[in-house]
Amino acid sequence: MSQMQSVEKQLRQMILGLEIGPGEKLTERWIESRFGASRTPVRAALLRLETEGLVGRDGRGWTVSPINLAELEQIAVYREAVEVAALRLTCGLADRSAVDVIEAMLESCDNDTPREEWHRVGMDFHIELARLSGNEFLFRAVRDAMTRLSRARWLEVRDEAALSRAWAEHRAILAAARLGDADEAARLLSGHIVGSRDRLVTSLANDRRGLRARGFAVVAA
Amino acid sequence: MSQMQSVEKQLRQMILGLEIGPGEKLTERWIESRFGASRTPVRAALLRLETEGLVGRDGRGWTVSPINLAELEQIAVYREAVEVAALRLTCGLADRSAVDVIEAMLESCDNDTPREEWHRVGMDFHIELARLSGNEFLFRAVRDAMTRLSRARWLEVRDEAALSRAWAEHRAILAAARLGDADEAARLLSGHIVGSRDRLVTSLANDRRGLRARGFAVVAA
DNA sequence: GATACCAGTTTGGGATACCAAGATGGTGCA
DNA sequence: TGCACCATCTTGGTATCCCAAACTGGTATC
Repeated sequence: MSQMQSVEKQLRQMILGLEIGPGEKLTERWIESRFGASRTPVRAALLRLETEGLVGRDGRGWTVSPINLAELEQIAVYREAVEVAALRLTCGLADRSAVDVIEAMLESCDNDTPREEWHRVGMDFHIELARLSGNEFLFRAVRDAMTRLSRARWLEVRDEAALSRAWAEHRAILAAARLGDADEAARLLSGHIVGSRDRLVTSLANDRRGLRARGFAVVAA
Repeated sequence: MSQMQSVEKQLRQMILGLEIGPGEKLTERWIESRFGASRTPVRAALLRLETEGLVGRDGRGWTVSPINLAELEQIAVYREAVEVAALRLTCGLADRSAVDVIEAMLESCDNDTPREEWHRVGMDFHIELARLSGNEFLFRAVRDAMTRLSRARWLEVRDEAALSRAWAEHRAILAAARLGDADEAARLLSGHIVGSRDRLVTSLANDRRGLRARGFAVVAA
């Protein structure tokens, strides 16, 4: 694989995995030495990650984007628009058997499943559901939105109850989609996204002090 | 201004203005000499334009993205989702006086206005309307979608009747928005986008042969 | 003690040199 | 005449060098 993609992937993983904290400063030279690459691929990686919203310019210089509560709320509205549109398209398809594949994805998580896996499947549920619509742009929009949400969801203090509730909502959405009931599926998905946003934002707002203490920049709504 | 942004802007303008035809091959060296810049800014510009969908990789090497009818249809669906969502948000605002600014934008076009200006204002209407929602992500989504549509709209053989009809629809949408009638505004906007898509796609499909003769790559739906 | 200023260092942006892989075209053999 | 093969050129990917601007730390002055 070319170094370029490698640097991009590794750096993205470090940011999403919070190995580099939100708000931290980045220098091209540091990335260069850290990954043993030269500046050209480093710059390409930074430019790509900038469009994904994971890093940003800080005057001269680069910064890992802080967690921004106002942004999270806006993303929730955006997600609702594109995910509901995608789901409605899917409900209109003649062959909706692909929802079973997503159902199986959910089933793969049980009590022994590590936390990381729940995190990933929780995001992939939405991404794969959008992919079923067949609309490339709706799919990319959802994928990009979930990428932006990823770190915040990781920071969120999740209790077991919230997780099992989310899973139940996921299953209900799939059930409505399987029947082709677009209105019901849309209603459930909207509710899920709004509820998810509320839990996320309040959880982060409450923990804001603690997160800052761990060196994570969190911008208020 | 840094060279980097300059190369990016100029190249984007050449692509959007069809000075470089859809489907044409690009070499970094050519761009380099054409704009008197070095490869670093050229590279950065290409990476950015790639994320905008204006250029793409062609194995090794770069190509100006061809006009893709299937993509245009998908973008219309995407646009409908995000623009309607944005408009509904705007209708819910307490202060909707900003719609008058957009109305004034429309008024600035009359019989003496050059074709380019109509083209630009026709896109800006949708972009600025989305901006009113206050949601950064919906706004960007609309702006990016319009960028992707730009060249196709430019190629479209527009008759006067279609233009004045579009303007009338724009005004009707604004009127409903001013009243805060979200459902009516959404209905009008959906109809406008769908109609616009139909005219665009059929027009391009009919002209496909002629466009190819002019050296423009047009990919079928 | 505070502040303004200056030298040195750091850092991102730009330019250039080099390389390997792929395209090209010409030549020689069948 | 046609096709296969090889030398050559082109081109994107990478590494490295240079520069101007900004930041840093210390010092001298008020």
